Amino acid sequence: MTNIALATHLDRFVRRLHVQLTERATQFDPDKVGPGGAILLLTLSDMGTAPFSAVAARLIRDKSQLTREVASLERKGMIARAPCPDDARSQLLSLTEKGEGLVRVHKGALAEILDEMMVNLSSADKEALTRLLLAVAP
Amino acid sequence: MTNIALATHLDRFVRRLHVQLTERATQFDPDKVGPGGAILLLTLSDMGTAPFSAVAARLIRDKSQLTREVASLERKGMIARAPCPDDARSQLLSLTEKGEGLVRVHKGALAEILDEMMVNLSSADKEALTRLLLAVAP
DNA sequence: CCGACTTAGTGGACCATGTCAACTAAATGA
DNA sequence: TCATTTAGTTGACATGGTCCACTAAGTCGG
Repeated sequence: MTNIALATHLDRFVRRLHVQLTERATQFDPDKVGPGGAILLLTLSDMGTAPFSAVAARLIRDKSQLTREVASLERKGMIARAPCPDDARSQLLSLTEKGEGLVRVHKGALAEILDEMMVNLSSADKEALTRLLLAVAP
Repeated sequence: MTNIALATHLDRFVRRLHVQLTERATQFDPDKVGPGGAILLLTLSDMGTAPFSAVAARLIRDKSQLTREVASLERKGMIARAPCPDDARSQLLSLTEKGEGLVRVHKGALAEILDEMMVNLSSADKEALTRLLLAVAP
């Protein structure tokens, strides 16, 4: 039987991360994409050009929510939509140049924050944590 | 430099957990305390009788938020408030019998869900993940 | 080819959660 | 004693998440 402390400490981890992200947002998020927008951009950076529905599935978010988030990021010039050649209902999302730039900035800031939060972990432990999270939620 | 994938997969992990929790809520959350209430109860179960402000700090939540959550759980008979003997401003929170019972149920359900989510992890890996999360967010 | 059914995305309405500032009462401390 | 800090409450507001109904386009069996 799994230790439920995993859940409470997972909650603490994400809450502390959230605090750091919002405290320092002025330093790396001038366009105010917010944590939700940031993770969408990071995901899109991983996936490259990808269909809307695939992105929604990947982010585990409601499609209606993604509709609004995408609209907001499109207005800010971070992502572009293109019609899908073989399905007129579908659309393809991709980062713009500006979006790519913001992703680089966010990655740097995020890496810095994560490093600070994990100072008491050896680099082997950090790698292990990343590996385990990848295994749990691939 | 830390791998950014840690953040995106952390997000996926908590979102999948959230999906499981809400999907099965009817099976273990008849009083509809919700995820927020549940984690408060679990934390209180860890801390025993504890001052309001200590619980707020532990949960990393705004005190105003905790005020309302505590009021709701008190109405449901899950937790009790007692005046603090040496500080009239402060109050002590503790689980009621009913609260303890609910915590047991929630712990069981949570363990089951976590086990399912981590089927592809060896038990050594599960322990390692718990240990690492405890180290990051003690 | 046609009608029934499914799928992709949008938009509205509605809760839940989180944030911020103002306020009261009690403690602290020069 | 009077100014300052701390604990908790409350109101107002912002954000995020969920649900449902809807349009447009694809699919599939007859």
